[in-house]
Amino acid sequence: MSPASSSSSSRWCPTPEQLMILEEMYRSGIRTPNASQIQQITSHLSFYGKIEGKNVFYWFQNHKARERQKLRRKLGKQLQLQQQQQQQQQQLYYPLPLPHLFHYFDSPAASPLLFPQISSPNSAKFLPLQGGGGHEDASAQMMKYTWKVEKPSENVAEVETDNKKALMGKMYGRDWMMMVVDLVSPPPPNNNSSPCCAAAAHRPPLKTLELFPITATNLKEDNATTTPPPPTN
Amino acid sequence: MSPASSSSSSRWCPTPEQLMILEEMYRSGIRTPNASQIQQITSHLSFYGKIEGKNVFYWFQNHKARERQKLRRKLGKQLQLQQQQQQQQQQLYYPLPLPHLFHYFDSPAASPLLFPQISSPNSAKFLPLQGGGGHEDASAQMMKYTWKVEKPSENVAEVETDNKKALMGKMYGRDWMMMVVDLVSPPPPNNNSSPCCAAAAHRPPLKTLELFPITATNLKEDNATTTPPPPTN
DNA sequence: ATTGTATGAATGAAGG
DNA sequence: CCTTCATTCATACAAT
Repeated sequence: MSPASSSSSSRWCPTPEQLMILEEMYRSGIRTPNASQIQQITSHLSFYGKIEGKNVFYWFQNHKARERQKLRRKLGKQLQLQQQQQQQQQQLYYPLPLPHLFHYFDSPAASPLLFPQISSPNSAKFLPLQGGGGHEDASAQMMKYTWKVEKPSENVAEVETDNKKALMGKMYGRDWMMMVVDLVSPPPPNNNSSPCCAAAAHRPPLKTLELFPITATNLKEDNATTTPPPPTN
Repeated sequence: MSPASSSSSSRWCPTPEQLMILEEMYRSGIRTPNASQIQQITSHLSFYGKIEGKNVFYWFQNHKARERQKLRRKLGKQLQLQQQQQQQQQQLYYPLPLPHLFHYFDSPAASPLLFPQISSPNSAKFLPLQGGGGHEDASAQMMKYTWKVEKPSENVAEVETDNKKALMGKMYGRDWMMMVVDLVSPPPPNNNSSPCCAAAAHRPPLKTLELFPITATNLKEDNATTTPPPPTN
């Protein structure tokens, strides 16, 4: 794309203050700010440095995604462990997965020890993927949905997939606005011209900004894919 | 971000065996393993030392990127040279190529030889393709309108950037699994406790195993949380 | 010690 | 939202 033009530093990078505010907002429950929210956030943050709406947008997008994936990873691991244990018990019945594959191992040491972890009951965990069950193209990437471990035929269920989502209630636009307001007062329009991430900043004397009237609140009503909109409220 | 190095022990560093396996996998065509692949790779590699999913993930990410960038640089240089030569010749006729004509300078230097692997994809591309018509939450929508406009459509080469992408077909999970299986017999669970990069290790006698035939029916189709099942009608 | 390089990790930006 | 790419930061290690 951009041909490494020497002009303006291409990528936005949040100043410490901006980052902090963003994080605080996120913690407060904002996950997917809508247009007006983004705009306000942007204009607020723009006080601490150059920033655009899309930066805010992307930030939330990425932050949310990565937070989630982190969680997923964690859960996935736990799950895996649990499954392992379960499977270990089942190994009584399935001593060796796909014995006919084993002659590929020449070395005596390379036996089941090689795969301490997984070995699904009735399916080869060795070359599953595209093999029998046949799915999973490969365009996917890191921990998808909870490391989605293949469930053979046992119930095992994928409780994890959404319990997390269920856990975090939606509480967006409730009080997030007030925090747009608090949190440090903006320093003089410090236009950091450094390539990226001017790590400057002691924070200037606090000063309370005006509250902007909250109109937007959560009427988002995105009857989109997954996010279950607040039932009644 | 803020948390000063959350992970207690420093960075992960692949043991020689791990690295080797990873590289072998990469060579075999794996570039962007999906969740389950990563999972398995991880659990396999974990035999040779501490390793996490994200390590595998990052490794492939970085390796691919750097390989690419290396290539790019090389090609870029070649291109530059050729362009210069061409321009020198053309200078007879065009004292200075107008900037808006620049994208006409592309020299077909990149040869398909560079990408040996790509196999024939007769694979069906069943895309789940989100069920409904236009929805998408408001924020996203807004984004589209808001800064979708800025599409300056840079010219000035980047020829390599995507022609490569085009060239490389997707051939992932075809035969990568076979290597999960082969490659070295695990040494005693060498738990390297050194801060990072236990460069120790004589590697156990490697041996190349043969490939087992994999019926590589890779259909994507993993319907999980959000992706509504393909309409089927 | 200083500088250069390789690479794990992180994250902004898109694409779809 | 999910995936992928490009860039960048940080650090270990090598070469000087």
